[in-house]
Amino acid sequence: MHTSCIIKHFENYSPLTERDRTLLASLEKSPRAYARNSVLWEQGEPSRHFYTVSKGWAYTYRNMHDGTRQVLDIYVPGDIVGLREFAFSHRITGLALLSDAELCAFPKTRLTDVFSQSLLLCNIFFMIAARDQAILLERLVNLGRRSAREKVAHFLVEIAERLKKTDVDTSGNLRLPLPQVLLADALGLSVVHINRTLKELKNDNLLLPTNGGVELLNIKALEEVAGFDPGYLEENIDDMLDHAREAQLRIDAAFTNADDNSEE
Amino acid sequence: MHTSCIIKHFENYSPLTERDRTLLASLEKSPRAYARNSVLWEQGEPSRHFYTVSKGWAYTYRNMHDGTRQVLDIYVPGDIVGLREFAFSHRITGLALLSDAELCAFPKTRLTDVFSQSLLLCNIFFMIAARDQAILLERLVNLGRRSAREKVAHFLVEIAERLKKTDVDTSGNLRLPLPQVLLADALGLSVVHINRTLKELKNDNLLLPTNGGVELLNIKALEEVAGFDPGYLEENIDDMLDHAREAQLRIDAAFTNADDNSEE
DNA sequence: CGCCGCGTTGAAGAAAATCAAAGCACGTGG
DNA sequence: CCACGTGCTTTGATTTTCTTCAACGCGGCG
Repeated sequence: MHTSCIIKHFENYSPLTERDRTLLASLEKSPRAYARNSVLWEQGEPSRHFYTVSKGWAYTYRNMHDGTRQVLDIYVPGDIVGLREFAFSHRITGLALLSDAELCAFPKTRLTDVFSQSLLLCNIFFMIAARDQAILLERLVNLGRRSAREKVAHFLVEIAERLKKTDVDTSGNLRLPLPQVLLADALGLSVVHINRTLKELKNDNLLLPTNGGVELLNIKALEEVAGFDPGYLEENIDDMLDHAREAQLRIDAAFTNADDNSEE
Repeated sequence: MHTSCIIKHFENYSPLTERDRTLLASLEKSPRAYARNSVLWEQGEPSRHFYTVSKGWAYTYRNMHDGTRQVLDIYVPGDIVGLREFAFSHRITGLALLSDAELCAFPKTRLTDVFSQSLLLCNIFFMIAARDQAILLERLVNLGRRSAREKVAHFLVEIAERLKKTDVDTSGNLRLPLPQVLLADALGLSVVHINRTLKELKNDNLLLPTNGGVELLNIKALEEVAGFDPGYLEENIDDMLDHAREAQLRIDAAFTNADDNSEE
């Protein structure tokens, strides 16, 4: 069976049964290609689907009344987009692409089906939601209490760290397709200031601004600059998942017993 | 049956069956009182429990290496604290109290049990997690792209809005127990600047800084100042919950059928 | 009384925004 | 192959916003 991107992502958390894998794969059935800079939706539109990212980079944003915007989150392959709109009938942020990309849509109600069929997947989804929150939290700390230099370093390092968990090779230099406007809008700074900050970091041989992106030259040193503590990306969940698997077994057993009895 | 705080909170989302109510009530069994300024935990400590807030105000924070801190979230009665640590073995933020308060601890694994026993509650928990994310998101926008004046107004108005959904009467003036240091650390500003901004808003008759708190005089006008759009607090979830209830019925039916058959 | 936590005020300085103008890479069409 | 436009980046000069430092006020409480 083809190991889809989302399955790989989930198997970071826990080994899956064949049933779980099939169930998950059903969320990544009809990948569709989109071009760089496509806008998949704008804030305010009805939100009936989640998306899984199988190729490329995306970001969510919020347009402000005064014409500025705030970029809220970056998505790389394996990520799930739109989970936070589970409770909302309309998009609370827009979604656009940083590169050519491939995404799969699936209806929100599908998620409830998955919950009802696999307690383990249900728990993993909850963990992903928790992790998403941890990332937002860290971004909040970043915006609230760090200097421009630290902000930039931290933001870049976090993304590099997240890429490590996917298929990407981060041993050499790592090129991130993040234009300077995006950094500005993500970090709440002006483009001009981002530019100057990048120049500074470039002079220190930490990175290299390329056209339409940034190349990281020394991730270790950048982590130093950022005061980066990867704790918020390192889930530790074995206890929880053991518990979930046991509960799943009990459920299955209950069903099987009932069935067995009924077939006697 | 005594209607606990968390049940009231959940019934904002959906009517509950008696079974669901019992299940939920089990999460609010042993309320314990804590004094103002108590620290319930520090970042880095092991995290084995969630807490439900039944009385009083709490907040999470992160201490920075340079001695500053970032306040991340405010909790009022009915809220659940620690959901975002579902995926983490250790606390990623500290928790402290703004007022005398009453909270109930329950082990994280208890949540998985609830998931396994009620699909509806599972969905509602997921919605609460989504809503928590939406709140963090809005706070991010606040820190990234708004002036000090807007930040303060938006922060205060959001909390007022959230209080409306609990038992609190927000028709008259509303006193929030938020000292100026807390506002500063929540909004990424200095205490001095918070002070000046509050003075400004006071001159405009929008609020009144009292000792250790802020009294809101004109919420409508404050919303104006903040450019407040309550969309991110207004879940619309009936479709989703209908779907969950139907799925729950199917599961129950399957069990009952199996049982019936086995008893024939 | 005297101390402590919190709020208030003024003056000076730093960080980042804004304004305005070029520069540079890349693709497109003549 | 070159001219041209467009999107992104770069730079300098100026202004704004917010911070820092330092001091003082003020109510509560042992």
